[in-house]
Amino acid sequence: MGISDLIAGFIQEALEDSDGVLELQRSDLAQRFNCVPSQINYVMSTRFSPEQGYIVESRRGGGGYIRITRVRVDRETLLMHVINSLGDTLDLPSARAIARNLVDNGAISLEAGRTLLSAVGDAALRAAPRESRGAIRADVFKQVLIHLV
Amino acid sequence: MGISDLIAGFIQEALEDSDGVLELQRSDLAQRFNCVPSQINYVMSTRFSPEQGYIVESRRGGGGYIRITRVRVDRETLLMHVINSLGDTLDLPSARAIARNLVDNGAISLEAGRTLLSAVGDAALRAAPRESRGAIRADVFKQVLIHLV
DNA sequence: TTCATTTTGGTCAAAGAAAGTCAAAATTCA
DNA sequence: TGAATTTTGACTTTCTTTGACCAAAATGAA
Repeated sequence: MGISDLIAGFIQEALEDSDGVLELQRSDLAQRFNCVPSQINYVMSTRFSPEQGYIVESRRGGGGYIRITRVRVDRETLLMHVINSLGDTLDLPSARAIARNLVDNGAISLEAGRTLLSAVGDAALRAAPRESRGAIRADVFKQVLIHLV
Repeated sequence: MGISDLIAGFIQEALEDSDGVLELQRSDLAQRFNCVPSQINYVMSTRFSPEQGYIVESRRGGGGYIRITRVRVDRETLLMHVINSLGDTLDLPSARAIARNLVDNGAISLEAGRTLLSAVGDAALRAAPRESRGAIRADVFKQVLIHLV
C-alpha cells in the first residue's frame, strides 16, 4: 500500500468526522505525509473524482485551500445506473425521454433537467460537425449527470 | 483565511446593517485591519466589483470617502446581460467565473450552475474537434442560460 | 481670488504565498 | 518482462500583500 492510499484514507476519515465537507491545505498535507505537494493533486484526481462521488474545489494564493465534498449516495445509484446505460452516442428524443424520467423520479430538479436539455439541444451543438454530434451529446449528457451525482 | 477576506466580511456585514449603502474611509479601515491602504483598493476590485453586484464610488481630499452600494438586479435582466456579453467563443476558466457569479448572485441555483459547468467541461466536449470547442462551449453556455431565463 | 499645503484616495509593479501541470523516474502488478 | 500505477520535482499560474509614487479635493494664507 502506497502513500497515495494512506493519504486517501486519511482524507476519508476526516470526511467522516466532518460530515462530508473538508477543507485543507495542500502543503500541510504534503508535509504530514512527507511527500511533494503535487502528490496531493494526484490523489485528488485518482481517488476523489466526481465519478467517485466527490467534488474538489480549490483556491491558490495566500490563504489558499483545497475543499473536498462528498456527495450523497441516495440518488447516486439511480443516476449511476442511468449513466452506465448510456451508449457512445445519443439522439435528442432519447435525451428528452431520459431527462423527463429523472425529473419525474425526483432524481434531479426541474431546473437541472431543463438545463441539461438545453445543453444538448440542436442550438447548443450547431457548431459541432454533424457526424460527431451524437457523440458530443452523449458526452455532455453523461458529464452533467456525473456531476449531479 | 487572509486579510482580504476579513475585510470583505466586515464590509458585507456592515452593508447588511446599513441596508445596502455604506460609506467609509480608506485609511480608517486600513488601520482597523492593520494593513496598507492600497489593500482596501484590492479588496474593492476583487470582491465588490460591478459584476458581483456592487457599485463603488469615492472621493479624495479632506472628508474623502469610499461608498459601497449593493445593487439588486432581477435575475432576468442579469441573465440577459450576461448572455449578451458572451462572444462567439468561450474558454473554460471564463465559463467557471461567470457561472460562479450567477450562483453567488442567486440568479441560478447551485445545482444549475454545476450542471452548466459540467456541460461545458473538457470531458463533455472531448469528442468535439479542438478548434471548434470554444465555439461549442459558447453555444452550449448561451443556450442553457437562455432556457433558464 | 490664487496658490501652496494638507488630506485623502488611486495605481502599479514587485515580492510572497499557495495551488496546478506535466513528464520523467521509480515502483508495482499481471 | 511489459504495462499500469505511483512518486518526484521543475516549472507555471493564480491570488495576496506591500510600498513607492501619483492625483484630486479641501483649506487657509497672501
